[in-house]
Amino acid sequence: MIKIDDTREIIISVADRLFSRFGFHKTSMDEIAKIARKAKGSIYYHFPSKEDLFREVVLKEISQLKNVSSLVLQNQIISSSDKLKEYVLTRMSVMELSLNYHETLKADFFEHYKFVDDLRNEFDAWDRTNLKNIINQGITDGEFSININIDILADVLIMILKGLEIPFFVQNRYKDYSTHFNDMFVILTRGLSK
Amino acid sequence: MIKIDDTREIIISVADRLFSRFGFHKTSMDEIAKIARKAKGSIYYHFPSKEDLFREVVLKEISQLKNVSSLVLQNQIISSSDKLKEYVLTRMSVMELSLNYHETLKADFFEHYKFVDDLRNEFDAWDRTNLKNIINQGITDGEFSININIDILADVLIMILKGLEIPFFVQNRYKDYSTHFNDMFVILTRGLSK
Amino acid sequence: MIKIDDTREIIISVADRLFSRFGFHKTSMDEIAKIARKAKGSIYYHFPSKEDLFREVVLKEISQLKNVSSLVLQNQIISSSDKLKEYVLTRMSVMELSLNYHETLKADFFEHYKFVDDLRNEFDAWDRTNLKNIINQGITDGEFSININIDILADVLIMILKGLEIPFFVQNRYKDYSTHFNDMFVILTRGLSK
Amino acid sequence: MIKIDDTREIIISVADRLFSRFGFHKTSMDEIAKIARKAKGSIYYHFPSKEDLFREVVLKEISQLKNVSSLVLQNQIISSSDKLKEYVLTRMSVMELSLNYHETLKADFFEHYKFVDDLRNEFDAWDRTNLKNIINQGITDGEFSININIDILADVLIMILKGLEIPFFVQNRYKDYSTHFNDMFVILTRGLSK
DNA sequence: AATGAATGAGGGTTCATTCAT
DNA sequence: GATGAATGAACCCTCATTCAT
Repeated sequence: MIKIDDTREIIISVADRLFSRFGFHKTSMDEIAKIARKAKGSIYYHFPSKEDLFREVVLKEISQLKNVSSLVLQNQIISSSDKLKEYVLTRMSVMELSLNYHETLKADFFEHYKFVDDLRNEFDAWDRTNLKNIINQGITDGEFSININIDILADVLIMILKGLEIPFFVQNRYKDYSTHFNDMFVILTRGLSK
Repeated sequence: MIKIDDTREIIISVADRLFSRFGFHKTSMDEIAKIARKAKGSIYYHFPSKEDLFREVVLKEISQLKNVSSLVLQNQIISSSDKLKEYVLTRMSVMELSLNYHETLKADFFEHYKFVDDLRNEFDAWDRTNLKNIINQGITDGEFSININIDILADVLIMILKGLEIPFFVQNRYKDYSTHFNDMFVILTRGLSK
Repeated sequence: MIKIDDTREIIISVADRLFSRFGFHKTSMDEIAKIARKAKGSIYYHFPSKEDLFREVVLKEISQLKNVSSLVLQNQIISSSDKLKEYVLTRMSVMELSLNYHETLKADFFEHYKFVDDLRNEFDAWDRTNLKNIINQGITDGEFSININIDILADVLIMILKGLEIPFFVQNRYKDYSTHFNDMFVILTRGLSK
Repeated sequence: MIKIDDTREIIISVADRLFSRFGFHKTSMDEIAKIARKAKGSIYYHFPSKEDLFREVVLKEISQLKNVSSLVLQNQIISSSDKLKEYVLTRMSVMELSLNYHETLKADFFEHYKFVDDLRNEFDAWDRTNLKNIINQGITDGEFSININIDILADVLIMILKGLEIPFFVQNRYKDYSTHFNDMFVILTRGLSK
């Protein structure tokens, strides 16, 4: 019975599908309207512009990304070493499904659409905080040695993870590469644990 | 005196500059023609389409990328360990200047322009062969231990390097990240040398 | 306590402000509704169309224009010569504040919105009658000579006054031109008084 | 045989007709294209924007306005008094045919299209110079007295003439008013000649 | 070998008006 | 009386490509 925001949801849903499939530029408002069986004007009633519609779609995905990742972070039982691995794996596998987040990874976006940049920077900061927290907790608990500068390790880890997002998700090599993922993790953290 | 292909070269040169500056999509044939002081029709006389013109431009850059990298590979004197590092550093620093290669890294290209995919795959294979050769030479020379599976290390190394191309070049973080680059190299190859 | 027509008045008031500030075309029903904190549908409940709403607003201003001018006309004491001058000056200065009347002066209105034409013609007739009355009264009182055809002078005077409305009010040159205004008056009525 | 600028001329001609008939806003590029039997893109090949096309059309008319008026100015035989009258009459009657110049008179233009303002200001300056020249020549020749401040008279004259442009041309009252025009001229210049 | 005029499909956006509730 | 979601026609503009000369 409750039909509030019905149209709005339909539009977001259709836009979600199309943006993730064809990308921001190749998806026209015309097509979204047509597939949603709504008038083009109706889209503009709910969303001020194409960019705003896209932002809405991405916001949803980032929100979900955070929610799932948070579950891992709250786990009090597992060791820091396992938590680090678990966090990264979860992060990557959930991200695989965030089709429109991939779109924001597309580089030519960064040049012209500040709002996307903002969204990503905010998420990146959140991500970085989590990783550093896990590592620092590991040190506090005496689980990680400090033969290696922890800050540097964190920075390198983040740099690599962010780098892998493109080949993994945008270039659809997640499956090809995921076999190497564990190995990489071993190599990177070798010497980390005492 | 010889002016054969003069027009052709002028067009490529202008296109090179514009594509690398504004990207493929934001560069219009109109603008190329105007700056090259040629008629738009002339471009189409020499190049069947905008894509073909772009391909030509990128081919040139990849060719140069290979040439410079080859110099390092041919060095017979330095150790495999140094050669590995040298190769990677050279590859990355030359690539920093390959502005149109960056353009091919932009994700939405891969979805729609097969030729770009082909170009990159061919270069990737060449790259992978070089890295594996260096590592294998290190083993043959008894310089590298085999505590770790060499194939896996090579794959992981390549995976990471390819991943870093986007943040380094497309997102212009080369300078930010290059400070971490040596650290990463140390972490990755820890335990590699005997 | 009495709140009848509350909504109606609010809408007119907001429309008045917006039309006079941004003009008829640049003011959208959306904006009127938003600022009036009413639903767009409510505006259409009270006014059949945007035009009708505008007409209502203008009617109000013309009514005021007449009221103020009437005060001068009723003055029985001053000479016809002074009354003529006073009437014209009052008319112009009150009109300066009739922001939406200015809007009707904008020419492209006349081509398409008959109601505006009607409003203006009705006001013009009223205006003309007043001017002729003053002049004729001056003749009757023996204050004005008849070296010049009175009807012609009245017509010319009206023609000029109407002509000045655009530069004065719509083009905002009231202040620039008002210095010349007295001079013009002297020149026009030279030879009028005995 | 010579077909250079054929299309361009056709477009200008059609635009001229439509702009002068329906006004700038009510004339769409679509309609111009359709009537000119050209693709919409073709219009944009020749003119960067709708505004530019309109400017071209108006420039033509102002140019013609100047040309015709110049003939009067060059007349060395008639008296300054006659020349003044002749100049004003010519100016007004030619202007009657400048349908798109009328369009620029429409007030809401001034708010947003600077180029129109520029065109008009330039023409106004030219016009003012001519009028002052004629009057000054009359003084030099001893034809005009100086019982009245000449500068003031010129300014008032210009103010009135510019004011009449709207009622005359935009509101199509040229014919209604032109009967009064001579009378106005007499009244204004009364006392001017010795 | 070169030109440049012409094309036409497509893109994002605006807005007065309608109507079921 | 009042609402606000929905409409759809219209608008200006872009650009890769074609083709007669």
